[in-house]
Amino acid sequence: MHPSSHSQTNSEENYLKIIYHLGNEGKTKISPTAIAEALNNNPASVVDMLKKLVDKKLIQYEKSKGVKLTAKGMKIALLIVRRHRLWEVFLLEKLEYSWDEVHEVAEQLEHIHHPLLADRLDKFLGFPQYDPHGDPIPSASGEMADIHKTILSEVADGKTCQVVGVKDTSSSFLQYLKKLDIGIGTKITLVEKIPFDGSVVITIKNGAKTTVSKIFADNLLVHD
Amino acid sequence: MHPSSHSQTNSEENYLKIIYHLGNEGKTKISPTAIAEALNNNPASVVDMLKKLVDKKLIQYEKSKGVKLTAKGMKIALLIVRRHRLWEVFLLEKLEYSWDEVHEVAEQLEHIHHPLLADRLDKFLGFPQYDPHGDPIPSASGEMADIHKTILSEVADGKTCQVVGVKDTSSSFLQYLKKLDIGIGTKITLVEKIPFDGSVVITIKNGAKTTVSKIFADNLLVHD
DNA sequence: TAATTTTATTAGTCTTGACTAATTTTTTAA
DNA sequence: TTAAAAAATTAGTCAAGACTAATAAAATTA
Repeated sequence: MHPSSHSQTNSEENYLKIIYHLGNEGKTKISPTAIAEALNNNPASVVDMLKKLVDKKLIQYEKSKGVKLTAKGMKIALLIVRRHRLWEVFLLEKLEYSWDEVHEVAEQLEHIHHPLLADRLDKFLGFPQYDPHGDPIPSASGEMADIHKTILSEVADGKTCQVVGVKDTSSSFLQYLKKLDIGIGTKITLVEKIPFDGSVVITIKNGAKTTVSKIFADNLLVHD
Repeated sequence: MHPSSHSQTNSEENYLKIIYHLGNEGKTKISPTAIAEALNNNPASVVDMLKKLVDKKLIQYEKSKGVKLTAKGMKIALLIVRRHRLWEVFLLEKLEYSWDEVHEVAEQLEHIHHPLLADRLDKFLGFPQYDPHGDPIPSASGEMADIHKTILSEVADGKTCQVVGVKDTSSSFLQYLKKLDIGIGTKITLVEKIPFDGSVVITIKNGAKTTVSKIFADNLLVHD
């Protein structure tokens, strides 16, 4: 491929992604050491790669002044995040993977390159807004839905919210969710909170009232 | 990962795959030069890699005596072929890719590693027997359906066959197929062949009779 | 069978992206 | 504000997997 090609190696993509995640969606400067820790790499290796990414105009970086993404780098980082999250939805919804398994496979799938792939997958999945961890999926143009992600126990009485993910991924919690017929996108109305122990009375999909514990409500991610 | 791990690099996997394909499903010995040509690599690079694969007990290889897969190498090669063909089916059937686009993306997807992935994808796709080019998909245990792949023009009069792929992948041919409502798995009965120009009278899905040209019939892959 | 051509192999080099060790710069604390 | 600690950088090394050039072995043909 031509040297001025826009394509990145897996390693470069992982650096861009981590700079995005660590740096407040790529807007704030971060240190080489932070990157090294996040990637489980040596700081010296990181400095080498940063130079390469500067050459490619994907990051801004001055010695001992920290790193942040350029507009070009941001675009690529968002595409990788998009691919990652779309694949997570695919694995969970279509291939019956569980919440805690999807990340590891998506780490590989996010590096598959093909101009049509992300958009076709997006369409196939019905243009999901959030991934299984409740994080928003960037659109093809790099826009993201606002996050109002919170936990069920913080929702106001009478409000209806939608499940976007879980904090606890233990199989006992996931099985309990299954039993209650709660999945991604399930609508839950918070009827009232019991002051005594923080238990929460809810209705699931406008069905009958159910009571769940505070521990439960602390581990269910929702947005309004 | 532990050095005695069973996992292969992408490059190693590509070598195993090519040794499988060139060597009569991996059973016959092939030369380093043949591999070099197929991978668009230098023969010297091939010899290096062959040594590595011998160390890993994935191939049999003696100097100037040719290469073939060991049982262990065969197992891995079949898994890669399985993954490749399953992803091709996915891309064609679920993501609306066309016959000629699927291969390139599947070349990347076949290298995604996860113990559950191939089997879950297989299940999701309904355990397809053939990929979009009419080639059989190895089962989880490495078995493959028999191939009786042929072209429509060679089917005997009166026989019913099933479309498994195309030879020509030009968009004009693919569009014509779409117009005739012919896709993978479509049942076609060969009514008669016209001696004059080799045109073929068929019924599609037991519908009305249609006549197609010899050129058409030479490019449609079917099996009985 | 000897000469020629083709194929295979070895030796040495290059790039990528890691690493360690040594050094310099920056930050923090005395 | 200087000493110590932490962070960043440089220099040099390594493994993987490609390459070229040179050589050896095998196959072909005169």
